[in-house]
Amino acid sequence: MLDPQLLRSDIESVARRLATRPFTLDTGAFQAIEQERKQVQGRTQELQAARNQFAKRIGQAKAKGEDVSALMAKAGRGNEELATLEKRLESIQTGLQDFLLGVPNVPHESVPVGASPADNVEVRRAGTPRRFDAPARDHVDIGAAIGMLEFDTAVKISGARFALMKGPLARLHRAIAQFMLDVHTAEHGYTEVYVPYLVNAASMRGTGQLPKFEADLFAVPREAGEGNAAEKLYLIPTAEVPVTNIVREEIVPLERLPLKFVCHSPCFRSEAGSYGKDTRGMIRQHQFDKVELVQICHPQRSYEALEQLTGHAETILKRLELPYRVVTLCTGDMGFSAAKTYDLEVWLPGQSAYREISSCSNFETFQARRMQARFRNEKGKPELVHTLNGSGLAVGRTLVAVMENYQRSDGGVDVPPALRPYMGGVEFIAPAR
RNA sequence: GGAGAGAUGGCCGAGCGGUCUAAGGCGCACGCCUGGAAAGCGUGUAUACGUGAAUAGCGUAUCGCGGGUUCGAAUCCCGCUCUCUCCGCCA
Repeated sequence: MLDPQLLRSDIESVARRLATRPFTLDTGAFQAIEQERKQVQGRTQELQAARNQFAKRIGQAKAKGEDVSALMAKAGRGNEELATLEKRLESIQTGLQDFLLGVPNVPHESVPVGASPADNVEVRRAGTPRRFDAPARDHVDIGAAIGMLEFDTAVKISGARFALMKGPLARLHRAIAQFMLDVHTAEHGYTEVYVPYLVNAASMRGTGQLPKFEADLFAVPREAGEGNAAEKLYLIPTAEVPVTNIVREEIVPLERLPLKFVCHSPCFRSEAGSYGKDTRGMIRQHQFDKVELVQICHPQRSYEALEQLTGHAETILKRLELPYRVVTLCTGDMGFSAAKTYDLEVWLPGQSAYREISSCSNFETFQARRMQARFRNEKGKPELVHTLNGSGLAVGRTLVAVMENYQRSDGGVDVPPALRPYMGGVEFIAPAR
Protein backbone atom coordinates (compact mmCIF):
# COMPACT_ATOMS: atom_id res chain seq x y z
CA MET A 1 0.00 0.00 0.00
CA LEU A 2 1.24 3.45 -0.81
CA ASP A 3 1.42 6.28 1.68
CA PRO A 4 -1.93 8.12 1.58
CA GLN A 5 -0.07 11.30 2.52
CA LEU A 6 2.01 11.00 -0.62
CA LEU A 7 -1.11 10.64 -2.72
CA ARG A 8 -2.64 13.69 -1.09
CA SER A 9 0.42 15.85 -1.53
CA ASP A 10 1.77 14.77 -4.91
CA ILE A 11 -0.60 12.44 -6.70
CA GLU A 12 0.46 13.49 -10.20
CA SER A 13 4.06 12.37 -9.84
CA VAL A 14 2.93 9.09 -8.25
CA ALA A 15 0.59 8.56 -11.18
CA ARG A 16 3.40 9.25 -13.61
CA ARG A 17 5.67 6.70 -12.02
CA LEU A 18 2.94 4.08 -11.80
CA ALA A 19 2.19 4.58 -15.47
CA THR A 20 5.51 2.92 -16.28
CA ARG A 21 4.27 -0.44 -14.92
CA PRO A 22 1.81 0.22 -16.63
CA PHE A 23 -0.88 1.11 -14.13
CA THR A 24 -3.38 3.89 -14.50
CA LEU A 25 -3.98 5.61 -11.20
CA ASP A 26 -7.47 7.04 -11.10
CA THR A 27 -6.48 10.38 -9.62
CA GLY A 28 -9.95 11.83 -10.06
CA ALA A 29 -11.53 8.99 -8.10
CA PHE A 30 -9.00 9.36 -5.31
CA GLN A 31 -9.46 13.08 -5.02
CA ALA A 32 -13.24 12.75 -5.05
CA ILE A 33 -13.16 10.22 -2.23
CA GLU A 34 -10.70 12.35 -0.28
CA GLN A 35 -12.76 15.48 -0.64
CA GLU A 36 -15.86 13.76 0.64
CA ARG A 37 -13.93 12.12 3.43
CA LYS A 38 -12.63 15.43 4.69
CA GLN A 39 -16.05 17.00 4.67
CA VAL A 40 -17.83 14.09 6.33
CA GLN A 41 -15.07 13.54 8.84
CA GLY A 42 -15.05 17.20 9.83
CA ARG A 43 -18.77 17.31 10.45
CA THR A 44 -18.74 13.95 12.25
CA GLN A 45 -16.05 15.09 14.63
CA GLU A 46 -17.91 18.31 15.30
CA LEU A 47 -21.02 16.39 16.33
CA GLN A 48 -18.97 13.97 18.41
CA ALA A 49 -17.35 16.87 20.23
CA ALA A 50 -20.79 18.36 20.96
CA ARG A 51 -22.07 15.01 22.22
CA ASN A 52 -19.07 14.64 24.50
CA GLN A 53 -19.59 18.13 25.89
CA PHE A 54 -23.21 17.41 26.72
CA ALA A 55 -22.40 14.11 28.35
CA LYS A 56 -19.75 15.76 30.45
CA ARG A 57 -21.99 18.58 31.55
CA ILE A 58 -24.79 16.20 32.46
CA GLY A 59 -22.37 14.18 34.50
CA GLN A 60 -21.11 17.24 36.34
CA ALA A 61 -24.61 18.59 36.96
CA LYS A 62 -25.78 15.25 38.26
CA ALA A 63 -22.86 15.05 40.60
CA LYS A 64 -23.94 18.37 42.11
CA GLY A 65 -27.52 17.12 42.35
CA GLU A 66 -28.89 19.60 39.83
CA ASP A 67 -31.81 18.97 37.52
CA VAL A 68 -30.58 17.66 34.19
CA SER A 69 -33.79 17.08 32.27
CA ALA A 70 -33.37 20.21 30.14
CA LEU A 71 -29.81 19.27 29.24
CA MET A 72 -30.77 15.71 28.45
CA ALA A 73 -33.49 16.84 26.10
CA LYS A 74 -31.00 18.93 24.18
CA ALA A 75 -28.25 16.34 24.22
CA GLY A 76 -29.76 13.76 21.95
CA ARG A 77 -30.58 16.22 19.22
CA GLY A 78 -27.68 15.67 16.86
CA ASN A 79 -27.56 11.93 17.34
CA GLU A 80 -29.56 10.96 14.31
CA GLU A 81 -27.36 12.98 11.98
CA LEU A 82 -24.29 11.69 13.77
CA ALA A 83 -25.30 8.06 13.31
CA THR A 84 -25.85 8.63 9.60
CA LEU A 85 -22.53 10.43 9.21
CA GLU A 86 -20.59 7.83 11.15
CA LYS A 87 -21.90 5.12 8.85
CA ARG A 88 -21.12 7.24 5.83
CA LEU A 89 -17.60 7.95 7.07
CA GLU A 90 -16.98 4.29 7.67
CA SER A 91 -18.01 3.35 4.16
CA ILE A 92 -15.88 6.15 2.71
CA GLN A 93 -12.89 4.90 4.63
CA THR A 94 -13.49 1.33 3.51
CA GLY A 95 -13.73 2.61 -0.04
CA LEU A 96 -10.49 4.50 0.33
CA GLN A 97 -8.80 1.43 1.78
CA ASP A 98 -10.05 -0.75 -1.08
CA PHE A 99 -8.78 1.79 -3.57
CA LEU A 100 -5.35 1.89 -1.96
CA LEU A 101 -5.10 -1.90 -1.66
CA GLY A 102 -5.48 -2.17 -5.42
CA VAL A 103 -2.64 0.21 -6.27
CA PRO A 104 0.76 -1.40 -6.99
CA ASN A 105 4.04 -0.18 -5.55
CA VAL A 106 5.94 2.71 -7.11
CA PRO A 107 9.10 1.52 -8.90
CA HIS A 108 12.43 2.72 -7.50
CA GLU A 109 14.30 5.34 -9.60
CA SER A 110 16.95 2.80 -10.53
CA VAL A 111 14.45 0.43 -12.16
CA PRO A 112 14.62 0.42 -15.96
CA VAL A 113 11.42 1.50 -17.65
CA GLY A 114 10.06 -1.15 -19.96
CA ALA A 115 7.00 -3.05 -21.03
CA SER A 116 8.00 -6.72 -21.14
CA PRO A 117 10.69 -9.19 -20.02
CA ALA A 118 12.58 -8.16 -23.17
CA ASP A 119 13.27 -4.83 -21.47
CA ASN A 120 14.86 -6.37 -18.39
CA VAL A 121 18.48 -5.38 -17.99
CA GLU A 122 21.22 -7.94 -17.48
CA VAL A 123 23.47 -6.96 -14.60
CA ARG A 124 26.07 -9.73 -14.62
CA ARG A 125 26.76 -13.31 -15.63
CA ALA A 126 28.60 -16.05 -13.78
CA GLY A 127 29.77 -19.42 -15.00
CA THR A 128 29.99 -20.71 -18.54
CA PRO A 129 27.35 -23.02 -20.00
CA ARG A 130 28.85 -26.43 -20.58
CA ARG A 131 29.26 -27.81 -24.11
CA PHE A 132 27.56 -31.05 -24.98
CA ASP A 133 28.70 -33.43 -27.69
CA ALA A 134 25.17 -34.65 -28.28
CA PRO A 135 22.14 -32.40 -27.88
CA ALA A 136 21.49 -31.91 -24.18
CA ARG A 137 18.41 -33.65 -22.84
CA ASP A 138 15.94 -31.91 -20.61
CA HIS A 139 15.13 -32.99 -17.07
CA VAL A 140 12.00 -34.87 -18.13
CA ASP A 141 14.01 -37.20 -20.35
CA ILE A 142 16.78 -37.49 -17.78
CA GLY A 143 14.23 -38.25 -15.07
CA ALA A 144 12.74 -40.97 -17.22
CA ALA A 145 16.18 -42.39 -18.01
CA ILE A 146 17.06 -42.78 -14.33
CA GLY A 147 13.50 -43.93 -13.61
CA MET A 148 12.95 -41.62 -10.67
CA LEU A 149 10.70 -38.83 -11.94
CA GLU A 150 7.06 -39.70 -12.64
CA PHE A 151 4.50 -37.30 -13.96
CA ASP A 152 1.82 -39.82 -14.90
CA THR A 153 1.71 -41.17 -11.35
CA ALA A 154 1.34 -37.63 -10.01
CA VAL A 155 -1.47 -37.01 -12.49
CA LYS A 156 -3.25 -40.11 -11.23
CA ILE A 157 -2.86 -39.05 -7.62
CA SER A 158 -3.61 -35.34 -8.02
CA GLY A 159 -3.80 -34.06 -11.58
CA ALA A 160 -1.76 -31.98 -13.95
CA ARG A 161 1.18 -29.91 -12.75
CA PHE A 162 2.33 -32.19 -9.98
CA ALA A 163 5.41 -34.36 -9.88
CA LEU A 164 6.55 -37.45 -8.05
CA MET A 165 10.17 -38.24 -7.33
CA LYS A 166 11.69 -41.47 -6.10
CA GLY A 167 14.86 -42.86 -4.61
CA PRO A 168 18.12 -40.93 -5.05
CA LEU A 169 16.36 -38.17 -6.99
CA ALA A 170 13.97 -37.54 -4.08
CA ARG A 171 17.00 -37.55 -1.84
CA LEU A 172 18.81 -35.10 -4.10
CA HIS A 173 15.78 -32.81 -3.86
CA ARG A 174 15.99 -33.00 -0.07
CA ALA A 175 19.78 -32.54 -0.18
CA ILE A 176 19.41 -29.31 -2.14
CA ALA A 177 17.07 -27.83 0.45
CA GLN A 178 19.30 -28.91 3.34
CA PHE A 179 22.36 -27.48 1.65
CA MET A 180 20.69 -24.13 1.09
CA LEU A 181 19.46 -23.90 4.67
CA ASP A 182 22.90 -24.71 6.01
CA VAL A 183 24.63 -22.09 3.88
CA HIS A 184 22.19 -19.34 4.76
CA THR A 185 22.13 -20.06 8.48
CA ALA A 186 25.83 -20.81 8.95
CA GLU A 187 27.37 -18.33 6.54
CA HIS A 188 24.84 -15.57 5.90
CA GLY A 189 23.42 -15.08 9.38
CA TYR A 190 19.81 -16.04 8.77
CA THR A 191 17.64 -17.56 11.47
CA GLU A 192 15.83 -20.67 10.34
CA VAL A 193 12.09 -20.62 10.90
CA TYR A 194 9.36 -23.18 10.56
CA VAL A 195 5.99 -21.67 9.77
CA PRO A 196 2.32 -22.50 9.11
CA TYR A 197 1.55 -23.42 5.50
CA LEU A 198 -2.07 -22.38 5.85
CA VAL A 199 -2.56 -18.71 6.58
CA ASN A 200 -5.46 -16.33 7.09
CA ALA A 201 -6.62 -13.56 4.79
CA ALA A 202 -5.00 -10.84 6.89
CA SER A 203 -1.57 -12.36 6.26
CA MET A 204 -2.24 -12.62 2.54
CA ARG A 205 -3.34 -9.00 2.53
CA GLY A 206 -0.21 -8.03 4.43
CA THR A 207 2.19 -9.23 1.78
CA GLY A 208 -0.02 -8.18 -1.13
CA GLN A 209 -1.49 -11.45 -2.45
CA LEU A 210 -4.95 -10.28 -1.46
CA PRO A 211 -7.27 -8.78 -2.43
CA LYS A 212 -6.05 -8.70 -6.01
CA PHE A 213 -4.66 -12.17 -6.66
CA GLU A 214 -7.07 -14.52 -4.96
CA ALA A 215 -7.38 -16.54 -8.19
CA ASP A 216 -3.71 -17.55 -7.95
CA LEU A 217 -4.21 -19.08 -4.52
CA PHE A 218 -5.54 -22.36 -3.22
CA ALA A 219 -8.15 -21.68 -0.57
CA VAL A 220 -9.29 -24.10 2.08
CA PRO A 221 -12.84 -23.52 3.24
CA ARG A 222 -13.70 -24.08 6.87
CA GLU A 223 -17.02 -25.11 8.19
CA ALA A 224 -18.90 -22.30 9.80
CA GLY A 225 -19.94 -22.85 13.38
CA GLU A 226 -23.12 -21.56 14.94
CA GLY A 227 -23.60 -18.00 13.83
CA ASN A 228 -19.98 -17.49 12.83
CA ALA A 229 -18.67 -17.34 9.32
CA ALA A 230 -15.46 -19.28 9.87
CA GLU A 231 -12.57 -17.64 8.11
CA LYS A 232 -11.16 -19.64 5.25
CA LEU A 233 -7.47 -20.35 5.08
CA TYR A 234 -5.10 -20.16 2.16
CA LEU A 235 -2.21 -22.43 1.21
CA ILE A 236 0.91 -20.30 1.06
CA PRO A 237 2.19 -19.52 -2.46
CA THR A 238 5.60 -18.77 -0.90
CA ALA A 239 7.08 -18.75 2.60
CA GLU A 240 7.35 -14.98 2.15
CA VAL A 241 3.77 -14.75 3.39
CA PRO A 242 4.02 -16.40 6.82
CA VAL A 243 7.62 -15.30 7.40
CA THR A 244 7.10 -11.62 6.58
CA ASN A 245 3.90 -11.61 8.62
CA ILE A 246 5.94 -12.51 11.69
CA VAL A 247 6.29 -8.76 12.19
CA ARG A 248 2.71 -7.82 11.30
CA GLU A 249 1.35 -5.40 13.92
CA GLU A 250 4.67 -5.46 15.74
CA ILE A 251 7.09 -2.73 16.75
CA VAL A 252 10.60 -4.11 16.50
CA PRO A 253 13.27 -2.52 18.72
CA LEU A 254 15.83 -0.61 16.64
CA GLU A 255 18.75 -2.72 17.82
CA ARG A 256 17.16 -5.94 16.60
CA LEU A 257 17.17 -4.81 12.97
CA PRO A 258 17.78 -6.26 10.53
CA LEU A 259 15.77 -9.43 11.13
CA LYS A 260 16.93 -12.15 8.75
CA PHE A 261 14.91 -15.30 8.35
CA VAL A 262 15.35 -18.33 6.13
CA CYS A 263 12.55 -20.80 5.66
CA HIS A 264 12.17 -24.00 3.69
CA SER A 265 8.57 -24.63 2.78
CA PRO A 266 6.33 -26.06 0.14
CA CYS A 267 4.60 -23.48 -2.06
CA PHE A 268 1.18 -23.89 -3.62
CA ARG A 269 0.11 -21.93 -6.65
CA SER A 270 -3.04 -22.18 -8.63
CA GLU A 271 -1.36 -20.11 -11.40
CA ALA A 272 -4.58 -19.58 -13.28
CA GLY A 273 -2.99 -17.13 -15.65
CA SER A 274 -0.13 -19.24 -16.88
CA TYR A 275 -1.75 -22.36 -18.28
CA GLY A 276 -0.16 -23.44 -21.51
CA LYS A 277 3.23 -22.17 -20.43
CA ASP A 278 5.86 -24.67 -19.36
CA THR A 279 3.43 -27.56 -19.41
CA ARG A 280 6.27 -30.03 -19.82
CA GLY A 281 8.28 -30.98 -16.76
CA MET A 282 8.46 -29.52 -13.30
CA ILE A 283 9.26 -25.90 -14.11
CA ARG A 284 5.79 -24.68 -13.32
CA GLN A 285 3.94 -26.72 -10.72
CA HIS A 286 1.00 -26.35 -8.37
CA GLN A 287 3.30 -27.50 -5.59
CA PHE A 288 7.02 -26.94 -5.20
CA ASP A 289 9.57 -26.43 -2.44
CA LYS A 290 11.47 -23.26 -1.94
CA VAL A 291 14.03 -21.91 0.50
CA GLU A 292 13.07 -18.33 1.11
CA LEU A 293 15.15 -15.47 2.49
CA VAL A 294 13.35 -12.63 4.25
CA GLN A 295 14.80 -9.46 5.72
CA ILE A 296 13.06 -6.87 7.84
CA CYS A 297 15.28 -3.84 7.84
CA HIS A 298 15.86 -0.17 8.47
CA PRO A 299 14.54 2.02 5.62
CA GLN A 300 17.94 3.59 5.11
CA ARG A 301 19.61 0.24 4.55
CA SER A 302 17.13 -1.64 2.41
CA TYR A 303 18.84 -1.18 -0.94
CA GLU A 304 22.14 -2.23 0.51
CA ALA A 305 20.26 -5.23 1.96
CA LEU A 306 18.77 -6.05 -1.45
CA GLU A 307 22.25 -6.32 -2.95
CA GLN A 308 23.38 -8.54 -0.09
CA LEU A 309 20.32 -10.75 -0.19
CA THR A 310 20.71 -11.21 -3.94
CA GLY A 311 24.34 -12.12 -3.32
CA HIS A 312 23.25 -14.71 -0.75
CA ALA A 313 21.04 -16.38 -3.32
CA GLU A 314 23.84 -16.24 -5.88
CA THR A 315 26.17 -18.01 -3.48
CA ILE A 316 24.05 -21.15 -3.81
CA LEU A 317 24.35 -21.14 -7.59
CA LYS A 318 28.09 -20.57 -7.36
CA ARG A 319 28.57 -23.43 -4.91
CA LEU A 320 26.56 -25.70 -7.14
CA GLU A 321 28.63 -24.43 -10.07
CA LEU A 322 25.57 -23.60 -12.11
CA PRO A 323 25.88 -20.89 -14.78
CA TYR A 324 23.49 -18.01 -14.21
CA ARG A 325 22.85 -14.38 -14.84
CA VAL A 326 21.30 -11.58 -12.83
CA VAL A 327 18.75 -9.28 -14.40
CA THR A 328 17.02 -6.18 -13.11
CA LEU A 329 13.34 -6.46 -13.85
CA CYS A 330 11.93 -3.55 -15.78
CA THR A 331 8.91 -1.61 -14.56
CA GLY A 332 6.56 -3.67 -16.71
CA ASP A 333 7.77 -7.06 -15.47
CA MET A 334 7.88 -6.40 -11.74
CA GLY A 335 5.43 -7.86 -9.28
CA PHE A 336 2.61 -5.85 -7.77
CA SER A 337 4.29 -5.21 -4.40
CA ALA A 338 7.91 -4.73 -5.41
CA ALA A 339 9.81 -1.46 -5.71
CA LYS A 340 12.80 -3.20 -7.25
CA THR A 341 13.50 -6.79 -8.23
CA TYR A 342 16.51 -8.78 -9.35
CA ASP A 343 15.84 -12.12 -10.97
CA LEU A 344 18.44 -14.85 -10.92
CA GLU A 345 18.24 -16.94 -14.06
CA VAL A 346 19.96 -20.29 -14.22
CA TRP A 347 21.19 -21.87 -17.45
CA LEU A 348 19.08 -24.83 -18.52
CA PRO A 349 20.83 -26.86 -21.25
CA GLY A 350 17.60 -28.69 -22.04
CA GLN A 351 16.03 -25.40 -23.09
CA SER A 352 19.23 -23.62 -24.11
CA ALA A 353 17.96 -20.69 -22.08
CA TYR A 354 18.35 -18.86 -18.82
CA ARG A 355 15.30 -19.46 -16.64
CA GLU A 356 14.20 -17.78 -13.44
CA ILE A 357 15.31 -19.60 -10.32
CA SER A 358 15.14 -16.76 -7.82
CA SER A 359 13.49 -13.41 -7.48
CA CYS A 360 14.86 -10.92 -4.95
CA SER A 361 12.83 -7.84 -4.15
CA ASN A 362 12.72 -4.78 -1.97
CA PHE A 363 9.16 -3.82 -1.08
CA GLU A 364 10.16 -0.73 0.89
CA THR A 365 7.15 0.18 3.07
CA PHE A 366 4.56 -1.32 0.73
CA GLN A 367 4.04 -4.51 2.72
CA ALA A 368 4.95 -2.90 6.03
CA ARG A 369 2.13 -0.38 5.68
CA ARG A 370 -0.38 -3.11 4.96
CA MET A 371 0.94 -5.10 7.91
CA GLN A 372 1.56 -2.18 10.26
CA ALA A 373 5.04 -3.59 10.74
CA ARG A 374 7.19 -0.99 12.42
CA PHE A 375 10.36 -0.40 14.36
CA ARG A 376 11.21 2.16 17.01
CA ASN A 377 13.45 4.66 15.28
CA GLU A 378 16.35 6.72 16.59
CA LYS A 379 13.90 9.24 18.03
CA GLY A 380 11.93 6.52 19.77
CA LYS A 381 9.00 6.87 17.39
CA PRO A 382 7.39 3.96 15.57
CA GLU A 383 8.25 3.98 11.87
CA LEU A 384 7.46 1.52 9.10
CA VAL A 385 10.17 -1.04 8.34
CA HIS A 386 11.29 -2.04 4.88
CA THR A 387 10.71 -5.65 3.89
CA LEU A 388 12.70 -7.71 1.40
CA ASN A 389 12.70 -11.25 0.26
CA GLY A 390 14.19 -13.55 -2.29
CA SER A 391 14.28 -17.19 -3.19
CA GLY A 392 17.42 -18.78 -2.02
CA LEU A 393 16.52 -20.81 -4.14
CA ALA A 394 13.51 -22.54 -5.66
CA VAL A 395 14.29 -26.17 -4.82
CA GLY A 396 12.46 -27.84 -7.70
CA ARG A 397 14.02 -25.62 -10.31
CA THR A 398 17.43 -26.08 -8.74
CA LEU A 399 16.96 -29.82 -9.05
CA VAL A 400 16.03 -29.34 -12.71
CA ALA A 401 19.15 -27.22 -13.21
CA VAL A 402 21.36 -29.79 -11.51
CA MET A 403 19.91 -32.64 -13.58
CA GLU A 404 20.33 -30.81 -16.85
CA ASN A 405 23.75 -29.29 -16.19
CA TYR A 406 25.20 -32.42 -14.61
CA GLN A 407 23.78 -34.96 -17.04
CA ARG A 408 26.14 -37.73 -18.16
CA SER A 409 26.53 -39.25 -21.54
CA ASP A 410 25.46 -42.61 -20.07
CA GLY A 411 22.07 -41.15 -19.12
CA GLY A 412 22.87 -40.65 -15.42
CA VAL A 413 23.44 -37.50 -13.39
CA ASP A 414 26.53 -36.44 -11.47
CA VAL A 415 25.98 -35.09 -7.98
CA PRO A 416 27.55 -31.63 -7.63
CA PRO A 417 30.45 -31.78 -5.14
CA ALA A 418 28.72 -29.36 -2.77
CA LEU A 419 25.78 -31.75 -2.40
CA ARG A 420 27.72 -34.98 -1.91
CA PRO A 421 27.93 -34.64 1.89
CA TYR A 422 24.13 -34.46 1.86
CA MET A 423 23.92 -37.60 -0.31
CA GLY A 424 25.92 -39.88 1.93
CA GLY A 425 28.89 -39.41 -0.33
CA VAL A 426 27.08 -40.58 -3.47
CA GLU A 427 28.82 -39.07 -6.51
CA PHE A 428 26.38 -39.85 -9.28
CA ILE A 429 22.97 -41.23 -10.00
CA ALA A 430 23.11 -44.07 -12.49
CA PRO A 431 20.62 -44.61 -15.31
CA ALA A 432 18.02 -47.32 -14.84
CA ARG A 433 19.02 -50.71 -16.19
C1' G B 1 -15.90 -32.29 20.97
C1' G B 2 -17.39 -30.87 26.44
C1' A B 3 -16.80 -27.60 31.05
C1' G B 4 -14.77 -23.24 33.17
C1' A B 5 -11.66 -18.62 33.58
C1' G B 6 -9.75 -14.48 31.23
C1' A B 7 -8.24 -10.35 27.39
C1' U B 8 -7.11 -2.73 30.18
C1' G B 9 -1.13 1.73 28.15
C1' G B 10 6.14 -0.70 26.77
C1' C B 11 5.11 -4.35 31.11
C1' C B 12 2.31 -5.61 35.79
C1' G B 13 -2.32 -4.25 37.62
C1' A B 14 -6.93 -1.31 39.66
C1' G B 15 -11.43 0.37 37.76
C1' C B 16 -17.51 -2.68 36.67
C1' G B 17 -22.69 3.72 33.90
C1' G B 18 -20.78 10.33 34.21
C1' U B 19 -14.67 14.83 36.83
C1' C B 20 -11.56 7.87 33.27
C1' U B 21 -8.45 13.72 30.59
C1' A B 22 -7.66 5.23 32.93
C1' A B 23 -5.51 4.84 39.92
C1' G B 24 -1.02 2.56 41.64
C1' G B 25 3.52 0.13 40.55
C1' C B 26 7.62 -1.25 37.21
C1' G B 27 10.42 0.37 33.18
C1' C B 28 12.21 4.48 30.30
C1' A B 29 13.64 9.92 29.50
C1' C B 30 14.93 14.61 31.51
C1' G B 31 15.94 17.67 35.79
C1' C B 32 17.35 18.41 41.08
C1' C B 33 20.60 16.33 44.65
C1' U B 34 26.13 14.12 44.46
C1' G B 35 33.23 14.54 43.85
C1' G B 36 30.84 10.47 40.90
C1' A B 37 27.07 6.88 41.30
C1' A B 38 23.02 4.50 43.86
C1' A B 39 18.97 5.93 46.67
C1' G B 40 15.64 9.93 47.16
C1' C B 41 12.71 13.96 45.09
C1' G B 42 10.35 16.41 40.86
C1' U B 43 8.58 16.43 35.78
C1' G B 44 7.37 13.75 31.64
C1' U B 45 6.34 9.17 29.14
C1' A B 46 0.69 5.57 23.53
C1' U B 47 -1.07 5.29 18.45
C1' A B 48 -3.88 6.93 14.26
C1' C B 49 -6.66 10.65 11.84
C1' G B 50 -8.41 15.88 11.18
C1' U B 51 -6.84 21.12 11.50
C1' G B 52 -2.07 23.85 11.70
C1' A B 53 4.36 26.06 9.08
C1' A B 54 4.81 22.92 13.33
C1' U B 55 7.87 16.74 16.08
C1' A B 56 3.19 23.41 19.12
C1' G B 57 -1.83 23.85 20.27
C1' C B 58 -6.96 22.22 19.54
C1' G B 59 -10.49 18.36 18.02
C1' U B 60 -11.85 13.02 17.07
C1' A B 61 -11.13 7.81 17.63
C1' U B 62 -8.87 3.65 20.18
C1' C B 63 -9.45 -0.41 27.29
C1' G B 64 -9.21 -8.05 22.18
C1' C B 65 -12.84 -7.45 17.64
C1' G B 66 -17.91 -6.38 15.94
C1' G B 67 -22.89 -4.96 17.09
C1' G B 68 -26.65 -3.14 20.74
C1' U B 69 -28.77 -0.23 25.10
C1' U B 70 -27.99 5.07 26.84
C1' C B 71 -27.88 12.09 26.68
C1' G B 72 -23.20 9.41 28.15
C1' A B 73 -19.98 2.66 27.94
C1' A B 74 -13.34 0.22 29.81
C1' U B 75 -17.80 -0.51 32.89
C1' C B 76 -24.43 -3.15 31.05
C1' C B 77 -26.44 -6.75 26.92
C1' C B 78 -25.51 -9.96 22.40
C1' G B 79 -22.11 -12.24 18.88
C1' C B 80 -17.10 -13.43 17.48
C1' U B 81 -11.78 -14.16 17.98
C1' C B 82 -7.77 -15.36 20.85
C1' U B 83 -5.28 -17.07 25.50
C1' C B 84 -5.25 -20.20 29.88
C1' U B 85 -7.12 -24.55 33.04
C1' C B 86 -9.61 -29.34 33.24
C1' C B 87 -11.97 -33.67 30.58
C1' G B 88 -12.20 -36.46 25.89
C1' C B 89 -9.58 -37.59 21.29
C1' C B 90 -5.01 -37.57 18.78
C1' A B 91 1.02 -37.41 16.18
